[in-house]
Amino acid sequence: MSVKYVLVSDEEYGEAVELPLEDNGTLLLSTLTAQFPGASGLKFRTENNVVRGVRLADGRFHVPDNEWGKTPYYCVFPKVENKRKIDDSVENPTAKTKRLETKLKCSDLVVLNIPYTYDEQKLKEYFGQFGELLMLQIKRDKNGQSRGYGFLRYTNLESQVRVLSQRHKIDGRNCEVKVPKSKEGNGSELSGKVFVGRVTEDLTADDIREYFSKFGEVINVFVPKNPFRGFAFVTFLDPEVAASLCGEDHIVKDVSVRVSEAAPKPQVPKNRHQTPPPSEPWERSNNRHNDNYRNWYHSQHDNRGSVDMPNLQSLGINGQDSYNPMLPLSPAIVAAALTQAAGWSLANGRMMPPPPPPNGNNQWSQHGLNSQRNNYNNRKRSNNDYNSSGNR
DNA sequence: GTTGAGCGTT
Repeated sequence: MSVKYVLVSDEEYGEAVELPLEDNGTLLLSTLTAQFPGASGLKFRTENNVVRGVRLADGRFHVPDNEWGKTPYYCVFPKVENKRKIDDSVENPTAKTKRLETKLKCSDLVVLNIPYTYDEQKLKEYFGQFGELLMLQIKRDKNGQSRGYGFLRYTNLESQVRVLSQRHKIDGRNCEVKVPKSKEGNGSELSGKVFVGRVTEDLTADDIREYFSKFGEVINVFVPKNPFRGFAFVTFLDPEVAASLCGEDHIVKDVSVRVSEAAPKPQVPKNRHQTPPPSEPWERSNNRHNDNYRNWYHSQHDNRGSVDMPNLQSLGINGQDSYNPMLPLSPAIVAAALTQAAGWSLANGRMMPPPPPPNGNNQWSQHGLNSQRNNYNNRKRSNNDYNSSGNR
């Protein structure tokens, strides 16, 4: 099977770049953003001279019948000010009172794997694409040689979230951008993720994404399937959008769903198979605590031991698959969701989804993970490294 | 003089 390509440019009539399609005919969002940092969507002009958007679901662009047109597609870059586009009063009379007063602040971010040939200027050219930089520095040794990593900070959180939500290939190198370890738990980060309860089985991730995109850019929708669990997670680019929706009821395709805060997962000490959940780009940045939930959970599940809860906080996860402690969720739902998170495992140095259920089907509707196969730098060293004594 | 996992005043 030969690789197929689609022509994409950054703007209409811009110079097009060939982007490889996946085997199933979809285009990965990560493939797009690798070439066009910050891009969030794709458009094209139909024969009727109408601009049409390409369906984006779970990190992939889908076109009908996998027939990509020959006319170039071009990128959509989110508007910065599309926080909450529709009038609150239309759908959510209560929303007005819940505007966030707190201005969320950025934190410094580490950039790893910077090419040694890059100086601050060149790096600024790249990271400046995502927003206004407050500072950027490359760490150097005495001789001024780049150490290959550095720090940066944006002026606004959107830029930060955007940068954290995608992969960065700089000069052919995969540069990791993360919240520094030294900064973890400082609370400057906030999740853009909301918990969507009362989801019914006929609601697809697409439906949910389509609906919630009205409020702001949606960077991920997560709907556990098989078995159906009655909830979803929606991650917005803008945490304020997420926050503004919390506590509201929304009608998605005639289904009344409940949006609430996606509280972080609690920590759990005992877990035999404790392995990090996927480091989805959009999951990487945040870290909050929620003792309420932990207490609640334990009150529900003490002495059962049937569900291992992963230590997500130590994993740098911002509350993926988490719950609002105030919600009357059934323990079964909770348990199921926890199982989901705990199910991730490390295989061959790569995060793998939970082992398939007896019926052998893939459980999850989200496959962003599978697109991240380019961890070519993680060959394990030979075991004589174990008693290494810092010789250098 | 080199290099490629990492986490910030040299």
